[in-house]
Amino acid sequence: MAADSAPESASATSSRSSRKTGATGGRRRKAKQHAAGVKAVAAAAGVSLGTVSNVLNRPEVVSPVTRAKVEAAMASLGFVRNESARQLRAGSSRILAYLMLDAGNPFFTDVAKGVEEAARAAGLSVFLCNSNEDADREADYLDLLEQQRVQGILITPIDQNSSRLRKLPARGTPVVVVDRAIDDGEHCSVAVNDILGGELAIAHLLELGHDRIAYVGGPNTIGQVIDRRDGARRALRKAGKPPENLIELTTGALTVAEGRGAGQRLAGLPATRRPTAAFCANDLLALGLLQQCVSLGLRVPEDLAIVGYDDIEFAAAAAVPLTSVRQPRQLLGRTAAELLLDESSNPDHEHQRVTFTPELVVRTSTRGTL
Amino acid sequence: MAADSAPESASATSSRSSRKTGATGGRRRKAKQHAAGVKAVAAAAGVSLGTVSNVLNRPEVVSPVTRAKVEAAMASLGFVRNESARQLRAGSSRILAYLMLDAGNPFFTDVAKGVEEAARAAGLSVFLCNSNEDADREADYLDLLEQQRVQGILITPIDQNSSRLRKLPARGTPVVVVDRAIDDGEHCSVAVNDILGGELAIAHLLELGHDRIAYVGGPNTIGQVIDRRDGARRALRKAGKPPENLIELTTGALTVAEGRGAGQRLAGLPATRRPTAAFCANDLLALGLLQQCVSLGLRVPEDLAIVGYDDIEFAAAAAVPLTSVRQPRQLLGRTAAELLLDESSNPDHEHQRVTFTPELVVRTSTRGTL
DNA sequence: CTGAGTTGCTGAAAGGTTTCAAGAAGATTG
DNA sequence: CAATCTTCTTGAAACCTTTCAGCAACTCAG
Repeated sequence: MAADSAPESASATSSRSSRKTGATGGRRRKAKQHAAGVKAVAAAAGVSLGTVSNVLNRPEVVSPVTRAKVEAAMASLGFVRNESARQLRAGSSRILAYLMLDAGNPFFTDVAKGVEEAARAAGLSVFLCNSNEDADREADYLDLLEQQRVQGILITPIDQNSSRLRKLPARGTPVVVVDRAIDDGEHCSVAVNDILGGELAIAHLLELGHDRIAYVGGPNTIGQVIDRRDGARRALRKAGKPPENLIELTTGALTVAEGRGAGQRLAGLPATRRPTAAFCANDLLALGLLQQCVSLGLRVPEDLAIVGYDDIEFAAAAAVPLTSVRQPRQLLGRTAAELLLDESSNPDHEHQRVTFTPELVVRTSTRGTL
Repeated sequence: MAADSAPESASATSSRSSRKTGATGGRRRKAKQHAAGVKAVAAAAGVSLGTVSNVLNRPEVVSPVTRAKVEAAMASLGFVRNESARQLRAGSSRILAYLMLDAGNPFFTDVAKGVEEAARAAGLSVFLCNSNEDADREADYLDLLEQQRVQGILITPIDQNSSRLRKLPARGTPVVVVDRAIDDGEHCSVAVNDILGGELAIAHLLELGHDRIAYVGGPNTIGQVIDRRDGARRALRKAGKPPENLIELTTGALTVAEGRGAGQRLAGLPATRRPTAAFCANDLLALGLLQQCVSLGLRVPEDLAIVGYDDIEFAAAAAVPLTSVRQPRQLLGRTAAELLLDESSNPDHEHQRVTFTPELVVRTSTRGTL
């Protein structure tokens, strides 16, 4: 993907470690010494395999003295349980995965925090994977996670109609869709009403008297981008404005860099044809747009009002504090994880579609006089 | 950890999915139907187990016609390779893990991008784990990853002297320390010279005529916090100033919220005693500090100059564009992953300590006239 | 002292894959 | 046509745990 936006300083010093230990010379003690297994522990402790396993899995069933012996043996041998073998035999994994759309977007890392919180409360661990808005990577990760037989997958998908996605639950891997509503009877989903969010944003701008408004977002394969735009259109319709008043500026991704690019395009338009306001599909775009426009001499909000989406922590700290549509980030993640846990443990689980309501947070980028 | 900084909108709509499919009533078709394994595929394709395995692992060795039969059988049975079994037998994992200090910090997600880039180039996948500056979570994840027998671990540790960390390589799990220099002969490490970084920041402020300077960072167990402070002290010493001129404001974590707290404390000081400049251990702190100080009426940089660290993308887009110390983020991750790959594949691997050089990026937050 | 009930431990089977020595069939050479 | 190579395929062993029926030893009531 894109290199860092600014050139990286690359002067490096490298030093081989001196290895004071090295005595005999070139020979390396590689060879991955056979890690001690339950068998070795059992031998060392003078008990059977089954007993070692009991110490591991049902400590209450083994006598304190035996347990102590076994634990001592484990410690002295540096025993590390082989999770592959455990999982193969026991058939269950203690791991949840969250496949994120963009790990660089603070919105998703906040969602991830909620996920982790709920998972930890249930004694599970979370692995994060980053599809980075790349469908191939998403597919690769889905395959990998299914092969790993993780307990379940949380995903903010690029394309929620992917066949891969739909096949997973039938094959035994529960999937919960996060930040997208979906109702195919195969998944639970937890979302925020993006159409309403788009509507809120545009209604706010219309109320401030803006007439020609840009919608900055893309690619149009991403559900969030589509819904927010549709919400925007709906707000225009309700206000009796023609749909052409929403000027679409399509971006290649939902990133700050793309936002800057859009800013460049927007600022390049003659003042008469330029929209007086921009609604961005997320805050990263909005921040990039804002930065570029300001540096090209546009005043925000006088020349261009800007509304973002997600209300990430950085939105309030921007050059011009950003009006944004807030979503309950951690709650989204927590709820999704709880649904997943229910699905994988409760035989009477029914798929649910939970929808939260977004909220407009008005700041200087639209109402400068504030 | 901290809840979202602002209350989350929590009105939710929940709807059970209608399950048009359900015919017989209450019975759920749970039961995790026995997933087809190599055995079933072999039977369906009329070949032996070994042949199926060959199709999977050495396709070139099996005749095209047989291969086609096997692949067809796989597809029709929905075969999904059981990675636990594969790994148990083959003894090797195709997974790398990056245990991050704070997934919410864009600096680390940029590092993660570099890691992933290098891993993908080598045909491996990356799982991200977030210790979130919590030592217990870090320990849990290390145990988990060792039990999973991942191919290797990249970590930005909370405490690089942890015994757990040091034991891993001897037991067969290579570990590369990222963003910390370490020279214990057990790990490779890839770092940026934080002492120099601190020095650059303070030298810059001294040059601008600042005399009383705050150092905002913490907790003091984190290596980066210590080194950057030490660099700051060194710069003062070199300039012949007494060390008391560096006023330490210790924070509980390296977050925006903590930065705001520090801003509150700083702005509360009487103007005569208040430092005229602040150097923050990272950009999140700096952004929080900036935001709070501005909202409390301090002018930046006139009343308070601010220098951050990391030069994350948001630094340039801040209320007052932030002077910051830039580090080669993706390069850091890429290099670390490459060292890890070398360690796990090259029998002649020697541990290395790679150090990059940081670079000061001056913006408005220190030199307003710019 | 007998019989039933507890408690703690054992040993073998099972889980799904990969590996590898060895065999079968077909192609090539002299 | 025999001998030698190649090319494919096979079947069983091995990887490390967990599970579970069963056994031994002990306790306790009658």
